[in-house]
Order: sequence, then C-alpha cells, then structure tokens
Amino acid sequence: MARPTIADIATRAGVSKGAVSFALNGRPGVSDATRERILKIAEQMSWRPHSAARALGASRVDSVGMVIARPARTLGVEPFFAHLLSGVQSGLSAESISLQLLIVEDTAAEIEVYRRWASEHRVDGVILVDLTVKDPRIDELRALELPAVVIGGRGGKGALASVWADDRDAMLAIVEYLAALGHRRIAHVAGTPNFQHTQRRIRAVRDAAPRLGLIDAPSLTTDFSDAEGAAITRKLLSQPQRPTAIVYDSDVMAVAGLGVAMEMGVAVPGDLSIVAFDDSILTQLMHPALTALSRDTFEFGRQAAEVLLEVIAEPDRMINRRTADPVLTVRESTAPPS
Amino acid sequence: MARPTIADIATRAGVSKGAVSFALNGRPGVSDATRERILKIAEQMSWRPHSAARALGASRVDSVGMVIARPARTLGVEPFFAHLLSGVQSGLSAESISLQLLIVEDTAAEIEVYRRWASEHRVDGVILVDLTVKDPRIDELRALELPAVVIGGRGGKGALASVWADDRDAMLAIVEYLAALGHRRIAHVAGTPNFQHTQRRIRAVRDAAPRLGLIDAPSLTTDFSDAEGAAITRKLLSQPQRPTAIVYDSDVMAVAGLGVAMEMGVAVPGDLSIVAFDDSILTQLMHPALTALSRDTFEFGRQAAEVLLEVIAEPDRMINRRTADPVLTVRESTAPPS
DNA sequence: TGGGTTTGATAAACCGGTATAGCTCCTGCA
DNA sequence: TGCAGGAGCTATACCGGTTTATCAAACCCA
Repeated sequence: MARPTIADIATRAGVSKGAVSFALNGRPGVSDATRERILKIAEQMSWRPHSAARALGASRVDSVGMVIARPARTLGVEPFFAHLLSGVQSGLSAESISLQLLIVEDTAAEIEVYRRWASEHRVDGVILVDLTVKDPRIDELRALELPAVVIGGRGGKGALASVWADDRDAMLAIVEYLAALGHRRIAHVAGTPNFQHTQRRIRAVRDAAPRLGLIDAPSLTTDFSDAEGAAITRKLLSQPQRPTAIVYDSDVMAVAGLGVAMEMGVAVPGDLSIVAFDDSILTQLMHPALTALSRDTFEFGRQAAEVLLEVIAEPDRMINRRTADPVLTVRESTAPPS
Repeated sequence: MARPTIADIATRAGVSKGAVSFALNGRPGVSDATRERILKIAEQMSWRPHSAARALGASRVDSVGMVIARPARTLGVEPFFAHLLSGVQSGLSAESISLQLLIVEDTAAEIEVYRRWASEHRVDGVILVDLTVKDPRIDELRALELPAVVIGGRGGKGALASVWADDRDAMLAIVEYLAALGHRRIAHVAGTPNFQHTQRRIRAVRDAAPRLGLIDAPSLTTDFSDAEGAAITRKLLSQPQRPTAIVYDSDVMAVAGLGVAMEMGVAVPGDLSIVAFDDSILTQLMHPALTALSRDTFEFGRQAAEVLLEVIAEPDRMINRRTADPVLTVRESTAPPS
C-alpha cells in the first residue's frame, strides 16, 4: 500500500478513525494503552498526514507566508534576506510548518498577495518586513484577519505583533564611536525615507549631534541603490568642507562609497572613515575591510517565526519582542581624522 | 457572508454544485449561457477556491517546491538565487501556483525535505539546482515519483527534465577572448569539483588550451568561498611564472581575487586580467569593474517553471530545454598582457 | 443499591471542492 | 416513427482528515 490513511490504521488497530485522529494529535479521548498501540502502528506503516486533508478539516494549513517587495536586482546582494529566511525556517521547522516566499515589485502587489492568500486559505499567517511610516499593510492585514508579525518595526497602538532590535541605540553607538575617534564632520547616507527604520536612524543622528559637539551631521536619503550611494558620496566629497566620516545605511552603499573615495583619491581610513550599518561578506571582501554594524539576522528571523506561531495560536496576544542588540565590528575603514 | 463556497454559488444560480465546478474550471458539461451566468455570480460574490479543498479533491496542490542546499552565509551574496527565484515565480504566477522555498545545510537534509513533501502531498513538483556528478537526488525523486526539473544540468539517460545553458561554449568564449588579447598563461579558479557545471567548465578550458596555444591553463577547484578564492589567487600570483589572466567561477571569488592582486601590488588589468563567470552588481561595484559573463538568470528561472508545469501535466514527457546563451560583458579588468 | 459523572470509544457529519454515474431532453438519421 | 447519441445537468460518492453527538461501561459517593 502506497500511502496509508488513518482509515487503514484504524482497521489495522481495530478502532475507529476518530480514535486514530485523537491518538495522533495527542488529545484526550483514548486510553494511554490504545494511544500507544495506534502510534506504533502508524509508525510501522510510516503514516504521514495529508496536508490538504488536515487543512480542510482543521482549517489551518501549517504554512506561513512572507512577501518581499523589492526589485530582484537590489535583493540578491544583501545577505540580510538569506539569513533572515534561514532563521525563520529554523523557527518554523520545529512545528514542521512550511514557508511560502514571494518576491514582488511593490507594496500594491504585496497586498494583492495577502488578499489572495487569505481568500484561498493558503497561509495561517504572515511575516512583514520593511515597515514604512504609515504602512497600508497593517490595516489591510487587520481587515483580512490574517495573523502577522512585523520585523524591525516596533508597533504603536492598534499595531501588529513585532520583533525588533534597537536601531536607535545602534546608530548612537556608531556616532559616539566616531566622535570618540575625533570626528566632528560626520555624514549619514540613509535609505529610503519612508522606511520606519530610516527615520529612526536619522533621528538618532540628529539627536546625538549637539551632545557630541558635531559641526555638521547631515542625513541624506537614497533608494538604497549602489548608484545613489555613489552619487551622494561624490557630492559629499566634492564639498569644500568634506566630512571626515560617513555612515551608510547598507553595506552595498558603503562599498559603492568606498569606490568613489578611491576614485577621487580620498584615502580610507586616512582622509575618510567609513561605517556600514549592516554587515556581510561584502564588507570583508573590501580593501580596506569595512567597519560595520553586525546584527544577528538569523536569530531575528527565528524569533519572528516563534512570535508568529504564538500569534496564530492566540490572535489577540500582543507581543513586542526585543532581540539582541547589534554590535559594532571595527575593521580597517575607521581611524581618527588626520 | 464571509467566504462563499461553490454551494452558495450553486443555490444562488439555481444549479448544482457540479455544474458550478464545471463552469469555474472551464470544462465541458454546462452550456455557454449557464457558464457565463455562474461566472458572473462567482465574481459578484468574490469567490475564491479554497486551496485545501481543491487539493484534496483533485489531488494536486498548485504548489511547487525548491530546496537550496547551501549554508546561508555564502548564499545571500549571490544575486543568482534572487533572480532565479523571481524568474521561477514569474513563470508560476500565470497559473497562480505558489512556490515553497527552503534553505538547508546539505543534500541529506534536502532529500529529507523531498520525502516529507511527497508524503504530505505538499508540492506537485520540485526544481533542482546545483546538480552534482552522481547526484543522489535524481534516483530519490524518481522513487518518490515527484515531478522535477533540473536547472543547469542537461540530463543523460534516465534523467529528469532540465533547463540548461551552454556552460562549455561560454567558457570557450572567455578563454578565446583572453587568448585573442594575447594571453598565454591563463588560470581557472573553479568551484566545487562535484558540481556538474564545474566539470564542464574545467573540461572546456582543458580542451581549448592546445588549440589556442596556451602555455599553461590549470583549473583549480575551491569551495566557492571568498576565502579559498583569495588563497588560490595568492598562490597563483606567488609563482615565478605567474598567470597573466585568471577566470573565476563566481563573482564573489573574482572580487576576492582582485583584492589579493591589489594587496600584492599586481596591477589589474595591467599585470593581470580578471574575468568572472557570473555577473552581478558586485562586479560593477569594483574598481576596476570586472569583465564578467552575464546570464539571464531570471529567464532561466521562468523557463524552469514552465518546464516543470509541463512535466507535472505529463509526467512521462522528457524535456531538455536550452536557454539563451550567456554573453561576455567586457569591463575594465581585462586587457592585453604587458 | 441507585443515580450521576467520568472515561473510552464509535458512528456520522463535516470541511469545500472534484469526479462520475445516471437522468432527461433534444437532435439527426435511417 | 424509432432509436442511437450527445449535450446539459443533477445527485452522489469521494478525497483524508477533524469534530461532535452519542453511547456503553466503569467509577464514585451517599
């Protein structure tokens, strides 16, 4: 017999289908002796639940979804998502819940996917990334009654469950370190302005500037692309009073910035210190290797999965879990200003 | 009413459930007039199929799987997978079939996933990447009777359907180009020796060497990591008779190699030409920008999805589809030897 | 000893679709 | 006129689980 069903197990064990179902799901209704016997038979026949049948009966599909709304071109370079994904999967695998991943072009498409998933019952819940300032996805998911957890954005009132790290503290750590080295002109090449984490980082720089006696600490937003990162850097380094340190919101932009510095004959770290607000193999491939902020992205994903499962189990639970703080990994691209 | 079922549509249209099913699936059994009417009502009630119910009845789940067996650390940097994924999804979205993605540590775990997917009926088929020389996955999938398509490896006898590009021709094009520039000492820093594509590329270099009058054309295998790429490069450049050109099997290794050249004071492209057998934003971020082989990875994925759907429809079909040939994008890292 | 509760199990309904046997009516052809 | 055949549709079984109503036997305590 190819794939045994619980009916097969039932006949073999001399009990009813219902009893088998109870036994296999560890719920009351059968004696320990019977349960034991049924489990052993199921094991022998190497029975596995038919996911569709279970989904139909129990109205839960043991599958969660994750949509990433970024053009594929900019996506691959960042190890961020690969690590996050691995973490999420590791958090889900314990319950043998599967993950549906979708890469789409924009938020509109992303919302469309949520609608479809909800109406077709394809997922029990979703994980959100790249939270924006007034994020339309929040209301949408609430309306769809689809359990969700937000990665990176700590929710306010009426928000979703979340897993977050302290971007603000991390940015402060970077700026304070640079200030301690003696830098007074620090520039911040930020990401897309509508992302919440971009806003938090910008605010951190602005708040710290007077306290640390910085002469100038502009935050310049970009689209996260290497092209804009390079362009902004070129502009910054062309000023008569150029910054002596630049903090980039992503490793890709930092690398692009390093290229511009070399092209313009600006020595790193002699004339310019560079810090990337995100670590990856990229930063280590460079010469000089880049000082970068390392976050435990894997753990981030794992916790997000955990929280999502809790929210699925109890939709009304409001969870805001804070993960380990990022740490600054100092390499060769930072030094006191000359 | 929250989520209408076909029974709701049936009562509203005054027909039977069966008729509604026929109409919605575009199969004969109802008149055009009735079909039209049913479709309109379904639209009005914004009906969507319940995936689990459909899967249970039709024994197909409208979902395919893809497992990537590489440590997450090395994964993210390569845009290859992000592009491939997008392509696969674009190929699937037309039929609104979803994709399950899983990142695992090794092939053993990958096979375990296939077994689980097969026994739980979670996917209708799978897409394989990174085909090895005697790949255990082929037999396993055959035994599980799980439809599959292989990306990159053109199958021999008893093999699976596949989508492939001509690695051999591509490698020949690179070597011929370097030879035409005047290079006679060309080294090849290859990937993992057990990958089929690694073997094909090595063979291509070996076969072309005598014809092009190359003095020396060693292929050195690595684990695809930046570390080994750098180490091998260091060794190559330390020889008394160092190569004047190096071809790297991945962009990450090429970047690492470029770093070593700089560190050793070897000018690129003056003293050394560098070519990457894979293009991405990485190669363009470098100074000098790297000459690289560009493959249409997105299209690759799209075609793989298409072929998989055909194989799922007709399991006995044997398809080996060849995709567009890769092209060499010449940038700043190649020049005639000095 | 008897009435009520708990335990262990069963049979049947149910989830939302698909597949199929069978029925009715219409058409075409001999 | 009779009948084969097909179109159009219905009724119903079925997919493989979960859940619930029901029931018999055992147990408890006064």
